[in-house]
Amino acid sequence: MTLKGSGAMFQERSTQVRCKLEKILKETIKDLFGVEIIPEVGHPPSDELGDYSTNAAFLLSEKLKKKPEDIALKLAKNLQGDIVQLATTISGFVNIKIKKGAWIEELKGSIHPDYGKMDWGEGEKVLLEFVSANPTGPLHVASARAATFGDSLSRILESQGFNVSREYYFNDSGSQVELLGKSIELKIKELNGERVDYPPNTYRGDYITELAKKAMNKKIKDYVDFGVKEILKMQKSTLDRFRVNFDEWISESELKKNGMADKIIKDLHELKPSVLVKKEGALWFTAGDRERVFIRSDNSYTYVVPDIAYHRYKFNRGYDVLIDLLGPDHIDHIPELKESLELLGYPVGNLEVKIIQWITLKRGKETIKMSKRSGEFITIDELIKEVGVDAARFFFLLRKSSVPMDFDLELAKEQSERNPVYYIQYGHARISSLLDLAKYKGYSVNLPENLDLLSKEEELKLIRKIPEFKEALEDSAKMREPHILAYYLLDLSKLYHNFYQSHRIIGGEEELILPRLFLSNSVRNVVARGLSLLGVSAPERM
RNA sequence: GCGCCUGUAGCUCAAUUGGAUAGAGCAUCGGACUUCUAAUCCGAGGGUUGGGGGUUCGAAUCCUCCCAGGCGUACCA
Repeated sequence: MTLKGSGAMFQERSTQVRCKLEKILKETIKDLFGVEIIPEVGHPPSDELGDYSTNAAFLLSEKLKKKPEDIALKLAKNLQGDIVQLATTISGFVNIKIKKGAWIEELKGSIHPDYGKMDWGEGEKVLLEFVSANPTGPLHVASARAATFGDSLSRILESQGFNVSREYYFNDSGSQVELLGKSIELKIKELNGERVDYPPNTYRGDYITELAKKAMNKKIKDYVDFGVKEILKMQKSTLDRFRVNFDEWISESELKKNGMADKIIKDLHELKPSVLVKKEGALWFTAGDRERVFIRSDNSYTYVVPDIAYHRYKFNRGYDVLIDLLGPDHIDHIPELKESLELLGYPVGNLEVKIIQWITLKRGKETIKMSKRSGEFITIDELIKEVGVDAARFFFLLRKSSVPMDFDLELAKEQSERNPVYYIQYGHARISSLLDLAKYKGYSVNLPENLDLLSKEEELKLIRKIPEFKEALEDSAKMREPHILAYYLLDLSKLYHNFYQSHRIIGGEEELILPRLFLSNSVRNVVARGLSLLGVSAPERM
């Protein structure tokens, strides 16, 4: 795996405080015990115990053949440095309290418009493929989850210095699009007054009627080509409204036309003839106890072959990391995809496949069964109309990708004001309005001299939480999980609301006005930055 | 049958990928605005992490066996 930024390179760490602490720990351990380890730094379960904690003593106890408690005690006693205020131990854990001054230093950069931007991605080229729906109809809500996830993840990775390209692969050949063409053709006949019988698999729905009318006006002959182009245009504009953009749109039929699929079979055959077996008129790919058809008896390719070709094309364009966001219906093809690429000599370890689980759509207790062919499905456009882009996107982002989720439309509609996204946005609007008033009264919201006057519990909590933005971003990027950032923003907002409610800012203690305004400005900036990375708006007023 | 995913408070979900006393929101109950946005805040109750066994300093997390649900298991994509 090419997970940059993990491991011993402290300079890549997010915050100065964390970076320094890890260095101090490593050096102290080396001095005391003569051992070099990479201590894990985390947070204690409660703020009162300290800002950071480490399990170094447990890691050392086996090597040193000593009790963790004793090691921890010795480590804590000798832990010094310009940022460490106090180190204590509880049953083998070392808890470290950081000096307030170090946090304040950390805080100073937090009103920068690019706050949180880091470069540990080192320009690594990442190709993120997602949505990749069939061009046979409007995008439905299952794609909305993947769209949100992929788009937000791209933004997050870019903020950490990765060079991300977003790709949409569409299947414009084969039986599905043939059916689309057929559906349009039949609809035209019907519009012309002919009696038609629709075969069971043809597509219905209003969009077919619209396409048929348009095709009639333009006197179109090639319904498949026309239909695919029109539907891609539709999907693109839907995604645009959902604030999701792609850099490249890759056509399956183009790959085939260029001979890329043929070359896969040819190369596999040359490299390892035994994996391709002719049986019952078809060509099978065999590996272990799995067998899957690659070429049907009518000489056409199954889905996997052009997909392998596509992935080879990805590698050949020089990407370091390939991330696929797939629906659970694609799980079965992953082994063939990876094995083929491996045989062809590509570093499959750099291919990360993430499954974005389905959503079950509900209205109250009733489950909505979705079927494209019947035309009964909820589209992203309908979702935007009913729930709104911000609420819908945030709803998806609150869940990690591997878990199937229920999406209750009724709840989302009814309680849209209670959707946590409004909690965060409200905080942002609240601060915006506060800062407006401050400016009107002539107060500066920039860096004041006396930040260290901030000493109330609610203030200190914010001072420590704001720099954690960098850690949340870093974790989000490494784990490929945007929900980590979403949860961070919720936590930060909660702390701010709490602070705001407990202390009066303008009109409060005179010497605290400027520091508190700065603190508020920081939160506003971090929230705005965070929301924009999630593709959610940060309103000034609500 | 086989493969993958899931099971955490009444509900919807977290838990820094093996860390400490498992946390939020919603719902319930009780409180807080003459003052910067009450779409807010504070407090209370709520748990054998589906169940058993194992691995170790330490398990919601890893292994194993059951139970329950979802998806896949096509010469569809």
